[in-house]
Amino acid sequence: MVTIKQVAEYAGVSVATVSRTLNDSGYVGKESRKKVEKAIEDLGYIPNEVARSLYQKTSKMIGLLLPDISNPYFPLLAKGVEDYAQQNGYMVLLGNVEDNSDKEDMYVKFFSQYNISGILSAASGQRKYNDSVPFVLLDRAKEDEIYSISTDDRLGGELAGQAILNAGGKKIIVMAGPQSVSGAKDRLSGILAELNKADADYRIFETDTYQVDKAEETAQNLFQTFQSFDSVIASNDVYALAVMKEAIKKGYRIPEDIQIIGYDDMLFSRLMYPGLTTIAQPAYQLGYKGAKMLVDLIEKNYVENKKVKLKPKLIERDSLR
Amino acid sequence: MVTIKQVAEYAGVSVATVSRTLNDSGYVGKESRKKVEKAIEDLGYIPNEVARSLYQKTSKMIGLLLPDISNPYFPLLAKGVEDYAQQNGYMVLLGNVEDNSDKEDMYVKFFSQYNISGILSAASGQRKYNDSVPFVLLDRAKEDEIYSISTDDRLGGELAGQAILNAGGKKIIVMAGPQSVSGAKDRLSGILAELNKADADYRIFETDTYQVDKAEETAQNLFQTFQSFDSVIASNDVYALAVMKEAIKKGYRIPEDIQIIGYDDMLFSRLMYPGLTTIAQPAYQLGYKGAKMLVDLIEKNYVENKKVKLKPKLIERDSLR
DNA sequence: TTGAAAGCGGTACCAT
DNA sequence: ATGGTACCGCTTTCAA
Repeated sequence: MVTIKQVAEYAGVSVATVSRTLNDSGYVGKESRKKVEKAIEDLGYIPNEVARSLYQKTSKMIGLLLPDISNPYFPLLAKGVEDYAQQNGYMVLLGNVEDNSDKEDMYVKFFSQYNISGILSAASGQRKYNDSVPFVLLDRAKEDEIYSISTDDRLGGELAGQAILNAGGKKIIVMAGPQSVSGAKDRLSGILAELNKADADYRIFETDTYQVDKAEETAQNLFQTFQSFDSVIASNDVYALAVMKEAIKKGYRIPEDIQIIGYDDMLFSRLMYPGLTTIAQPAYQLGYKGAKMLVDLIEKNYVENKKVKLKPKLIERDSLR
Repeated sequence: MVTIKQVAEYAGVSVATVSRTLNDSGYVGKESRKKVEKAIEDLGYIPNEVARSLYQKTSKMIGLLLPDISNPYFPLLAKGVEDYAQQNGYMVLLGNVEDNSDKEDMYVKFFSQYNISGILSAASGQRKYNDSVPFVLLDRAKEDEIYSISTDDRLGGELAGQAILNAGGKKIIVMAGPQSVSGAKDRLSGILAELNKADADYRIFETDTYQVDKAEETAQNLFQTFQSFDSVIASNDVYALAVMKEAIKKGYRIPEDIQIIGYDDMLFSRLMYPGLTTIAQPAYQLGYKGAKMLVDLIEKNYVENKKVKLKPKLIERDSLR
């Protein structure tokens, strides 16, 4: 490993001069600069960020807290984050916290041990963050004074409700996601607002989790609980898929007998047959813009809004009449 | 931020003693230890890993290079890595390299700047790694003397071939993934070995990418290229899904008219209708064991095999007769 | 414009 | 058993 000292010696200047050259700070004579640049080139010098970080008490790393990478929604988020970070010279430290607040604490501690410069969290986040480090909530909004970026789930709910109504839904099952998640709550209220406005006939089916491995069981449950219905508003695409499977298995045609709308717009939603009509969440955008917001905070740039909401969008395919 | 010095003062001992207590190294008197522990407790001291890392020229961070997080296969890998890392006190630094070797180089450089202690890479990896840091190839094996952990794709291919044959495939389309990826090549040769042994009638359909957004187009292409066939061995589940969709759209019944087998076993493969019969890759295991291998390398534990291959497995569902 | 030197927060060697 | 201190690689102040 070549150090700044070696560069200095090779160039015949002091380490201070090398440092100044490196950071474009302070005065550096033309001659010196040239010599230093040559030395760096010749020696293949790469500055050690750890040393820099020790002195500066910060780093070019941001922490990303995710509830569950194996849920196909989050990698999209992560990709957005990663892209922005990478384009701006930041590294992403990953933390999979699984809605486990101990793990979350553990990671936050880890992060601080490594002088991380900011945290982006899509975790449930009951925890209180000491604002020692910039923090942006991703995908989950909260009431209090915290920076956040999320989807307008209320609008998403409205969109879903309208779509079902427009498609002539008469007897509607609405799957309500875990109400502890603010997004699920907002979405439900959006759905109900529309449904009530149209004085539609609906039933609420509570699903207390988004866990992917509960999807099949939940779908079966739904069919046991309700006997006759012609529409379902699923809590997300994975659950929609499970419901579709169960419906087809039971001999219903989609969308003729039962129509279904999902939420998220996952990769497979487009690829399945019939194609799933769904509300697309701008997951990648969310990650990208969240990262931007965080970096702006870190670099003390102006941040217009503490809370930004991105708009979901109806994607029409073939699961609605 | 509370430092070791403050702890030392509070406890009335020297920093050396605090450090020894922290690391259980060297002698520490019972009394001193107690005082130090109290000080740590009272002050809420958390050791700064950056300082430690600067001195030790290593860290508790490992780098993870992925070709594409948005491809649903990799998050599973990542989760395995993350779990093992987390259980053993390591953090993971994420790098999404998109089969772009410039990005890959950039990340490797980043990693070294942060004194990372090892690298796990699922990237295509044309690059030569200087073995300055432990390195394990994930999911992609290579000929040379490098540590790697991957699926036995040759076996996977054989399994797929056998399954199709057992299900009475007569006219078989085999989709050959990008042959630059060693896994795809092995898989193809496994498939062909079985097919040839049975003297089966097959055609090869080349797909030069795994890119998810090419799936639909590729499926349509396949149906244009071949007019009559009764079986498809898809290059992976995403592509299998796309082929199924196209088939159903064209009025074929699955598996009666056309049977399909996939590769990977993704979440949705189970949830779709009909359920996709596929070859499961132990993605999570791969990540987990890869991380274990890397950590063993880092900590200089005994590592039995430089190259380990995990066995894929046939998952029977409903897309085969 | 430049360099010497004092940190940053730890670790570990060497005395005592 | 304990403490003093040099050192890890870099930044920044201060004096020259």
